[in-house]
Amino acid sequence: MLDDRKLEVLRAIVEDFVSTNEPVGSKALAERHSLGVSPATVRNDMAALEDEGFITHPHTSAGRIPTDKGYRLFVDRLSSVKPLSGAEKRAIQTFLEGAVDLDDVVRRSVRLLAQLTRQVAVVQYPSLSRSSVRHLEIVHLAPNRLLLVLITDTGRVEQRVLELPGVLSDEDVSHLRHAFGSRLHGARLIDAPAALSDLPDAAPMAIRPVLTSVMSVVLETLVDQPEERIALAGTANLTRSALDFPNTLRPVLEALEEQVVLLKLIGEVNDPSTVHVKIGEENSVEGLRSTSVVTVGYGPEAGTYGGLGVVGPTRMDYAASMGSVRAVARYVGELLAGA
Amino acid sequence: MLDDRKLEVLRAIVEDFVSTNEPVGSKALAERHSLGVSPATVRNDMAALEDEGFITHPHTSAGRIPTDKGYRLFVDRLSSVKPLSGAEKRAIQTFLEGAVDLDDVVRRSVRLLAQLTRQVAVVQYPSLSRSSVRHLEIVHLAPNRLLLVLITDTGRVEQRVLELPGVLSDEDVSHLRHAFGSRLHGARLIDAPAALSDLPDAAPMAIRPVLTSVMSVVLETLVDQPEERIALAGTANLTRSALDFPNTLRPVLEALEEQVVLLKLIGEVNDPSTVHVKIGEENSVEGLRSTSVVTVGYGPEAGTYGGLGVVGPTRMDYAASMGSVRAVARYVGELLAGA
DNA sequence: CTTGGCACTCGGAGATCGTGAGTGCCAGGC
DNA sequence: GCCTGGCACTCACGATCTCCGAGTGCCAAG
Repeated sequence: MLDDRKLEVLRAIVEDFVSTNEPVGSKALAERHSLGVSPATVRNDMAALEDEGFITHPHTSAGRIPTDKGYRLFVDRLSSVKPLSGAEKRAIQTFLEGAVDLDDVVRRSVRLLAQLTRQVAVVQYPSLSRSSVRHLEIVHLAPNRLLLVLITDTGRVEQRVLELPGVLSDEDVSHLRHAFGSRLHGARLIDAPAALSDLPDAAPMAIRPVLTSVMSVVLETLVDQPEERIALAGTANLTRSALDFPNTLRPVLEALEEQVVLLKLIGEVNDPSTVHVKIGEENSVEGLRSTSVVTVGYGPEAGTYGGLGVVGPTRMDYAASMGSVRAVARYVGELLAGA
Repeated sequence: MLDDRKLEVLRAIVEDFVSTNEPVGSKALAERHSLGVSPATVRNDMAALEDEGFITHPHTSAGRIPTDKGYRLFVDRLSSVKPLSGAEKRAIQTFLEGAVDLDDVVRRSVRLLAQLTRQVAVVQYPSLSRSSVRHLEIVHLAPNRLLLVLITDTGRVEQRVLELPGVLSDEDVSHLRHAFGSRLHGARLIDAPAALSDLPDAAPMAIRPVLTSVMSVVLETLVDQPEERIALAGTANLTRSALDFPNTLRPVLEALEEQVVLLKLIGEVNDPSTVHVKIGEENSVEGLRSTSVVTVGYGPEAGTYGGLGVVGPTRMDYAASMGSVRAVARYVGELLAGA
């Protein structure tokens, strides 16, 4: 059904269309690529590819353009992730190594990724629940007020102010501090409920009520509803492909402003260790049906920290985008794991 | 030179053009607005206004559109800030009062402002240097490592990890904590250098070196180079006025991605208590020469906390935008001052 | 299965043209 | 002196038309 040459023709169509943004015809294709066959033969192959739904016509007397299904086949079987050039690798390194803290790492990464791919870049902050506790500080702001400061292994710092139902003494607080600290230090936040389960029983009777209430607040805010953060850059790149988004720029921008949507994009990955591609209609997000999304997880063990990726027109250079996304994810993962 | 009726004609032109986005002609104008004169007279006035540079022709047989100078006159003399409707005020209140912390306040404000004005909204986080210290906590992470946590009166929380040149004991740290705490509590950050000036002399000889080094780091990161933060929302609204930004959407998006640029926009205000408008070419930022920017300061005393505003096409409803910007600034100011 | 030939299709670029909104100017009227 | 109606003029815009050529599908021969 689809012999090697037909696949080769599909590849050529995708590559040409990606670089020129114009429907590609049989003649031009036979010339530009050394397929060793005549335009007529190419036409026959094209007709077959069209029957199978991999390419389509904008109109009768125009060349062919790939469909989402065509891009899918291209990505799955016809292209391999393009490794970065030495210059690009060096650029990543010099650009990222200047970062002073987590915020800086994330901001630099997202800008870098946007520049490398010339697309919209998205980087998720290291997810709280999958991080582990480097330090947990409890500060007694006022008799009935506590400040919790959590520092994770990735350098993320979160704080919450708690209003207590009752009043605590300084000794109570230092007891709390020790009780939480000893149990959570080094633990992953996702394991926090288990690590803290024996806490109420081990504590002095007097502070048990307030302790359980503190515990529930801590678990709720840090584990059940952890605040996910996202950085975005390169939205201006959407206008570069103005031709790709004739009237659809609006919904794309709208979708990109929704944190929830972005998290969904990055989170919807089965195996976070490999680069993932969602093409056009494959996207579950309404507004992004005209785009493709390339994502990957990052962290010491395949996406343990979070995810990152790019959003661009379906007509994108998948090989290069996948390469950049993978490379940046690796560097960021190493950087944060080593921090 | 410019009698009342000419001004009235200019107002009518601006209002019509803003609402229709089409060049407005003498006949339509004389009909729609009860000027009490004939189209011919209006034409004469238009010619005069054009001579003065307030309006212009796209081409010979088209109506007139305001120039930047025309909008300027309109804003300065012909329009007054439009107070919000009761419904809008209620919307602001209910939308903002649900906020749980500063981050939430800022995020909600910026989205609210974008929705109200249907434009791009920008909100600066309360500036550190102009805030005062509610609490300063020093945590002894490791013998040679300190964590500083600063909570300001606006609820902003900043933290820094300091690597010390030498080793400190717990007593040293608690001495530090007290020394900084007593001097800075309630002080504005901008006054911190003065408040801390006697510190080295008052401290025990032994820890003076490390103390001065801590001090210099604190002052540098919190006062000299305070981290300003900005929230942005509603970029999708730029596409609504696609006609206004034919090919210029690109530079606008690019400009909006630069924190520095946004800070400049918001900071460039002489008197932060009144609503400020920059129209088209008046903008110092290259990429925003095709837009207008409406800004105002917020805080208990006229912009002591920071600024906020909107960015949109020069063809915008200035009265309404100014009203929304002012209203949101007031609510946010009150909210943060009361927190 | 490939290839050259060939008739056919049809979008897009130009060219043409009529229309009408809008203008500037002028002479007469309040 | 200013307003007004009249009038000739301009010119962008949309509709219509034509032409061109890239590209196609099909077929018969290699």
